[in-house]
Amino acid sequence: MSDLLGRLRGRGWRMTAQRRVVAEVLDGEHVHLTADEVHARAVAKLPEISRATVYNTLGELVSLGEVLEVSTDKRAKRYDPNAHRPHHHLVCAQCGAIRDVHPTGNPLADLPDSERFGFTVSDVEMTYRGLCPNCSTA
Amino acid sequence: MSDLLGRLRGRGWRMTAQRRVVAEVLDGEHVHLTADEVHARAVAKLPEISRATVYNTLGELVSLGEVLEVSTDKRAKRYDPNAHRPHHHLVCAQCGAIRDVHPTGNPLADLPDSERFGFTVSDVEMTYRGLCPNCSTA
DNA sequence: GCTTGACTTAGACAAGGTCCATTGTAGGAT
DNA sequence: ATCCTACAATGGACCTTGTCTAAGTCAAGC
Repeated sequence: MSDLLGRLRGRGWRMTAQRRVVAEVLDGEHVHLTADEVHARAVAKLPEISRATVYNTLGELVSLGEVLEVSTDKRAKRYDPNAHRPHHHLVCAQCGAIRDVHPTGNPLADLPDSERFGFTVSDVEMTYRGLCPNCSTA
Repeated sequence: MSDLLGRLRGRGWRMTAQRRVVAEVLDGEHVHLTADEVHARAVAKLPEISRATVYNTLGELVSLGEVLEVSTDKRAKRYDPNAHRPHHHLVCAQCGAIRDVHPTGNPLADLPDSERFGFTVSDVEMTYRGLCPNCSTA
């Protein structure tokens, strides 16, 4: 994650304790925290950090392309630090567990011109749904 | 849409002016209204209808499988009456316009076992993003 | 045309998120 | 090393979306 911090500094990001903590919290694979979860973990490391700062920082990370906003859950947005390898998501319909997945195939090519309605299509987002091992045995 | 009303009555739904109005508002192709938009249009036809009733009715339509909940936009849920032909969505990243689309191919088959993490996968939801004709010329 | 249980209503409430005026501080200039 | 200042953080008000509840209303069977 020091990578991320370096990259950010390179882009003229002003480095503060708060921003560092938010970036640290978002480290890892299969990490998909809500803003509130990020805030809770950030508070553990830096008790004075405010909710607004967490929201601001997350928003900045998203617009810098370092973090993805995911909305698999229909309530809160989730933040996914794995922005540099394109991927999709697999979500447990019951408990909400999320995995990053990499389907084969090229879904963009699967949308015929006749179904594009004149749009310039640039991206697809796929959300697989099912039951995770835990929830399917229960 | 009289179809829908008939089907609902057949399932023991008590028919009220409010429910009829909500069902009417949701008629059509490429319709993806938020709950508030549904409410606004319903009020135009039946001024006394309350927000809670619209939410209740939408929720019932969803659990009866007559209407789909879509969350292409990261804010409010949208309601899609086209529940009987499976389809995906194409969204304008700028103005939010939504079209129903039918890609070829079978995305479920594109998720290898090694990427399933033991889940029982049952469904995929695809959201294509791009710019609509209007927004891409601007 | 009565009855009754399902439906509707208004408004309070909750969660997630945004905004803003004020205070604090990173990092360049001296 | 210290000072400055533009940018960042704070906390609290506020907004939007959605849910809940208690009381009143009404569709539909008798």
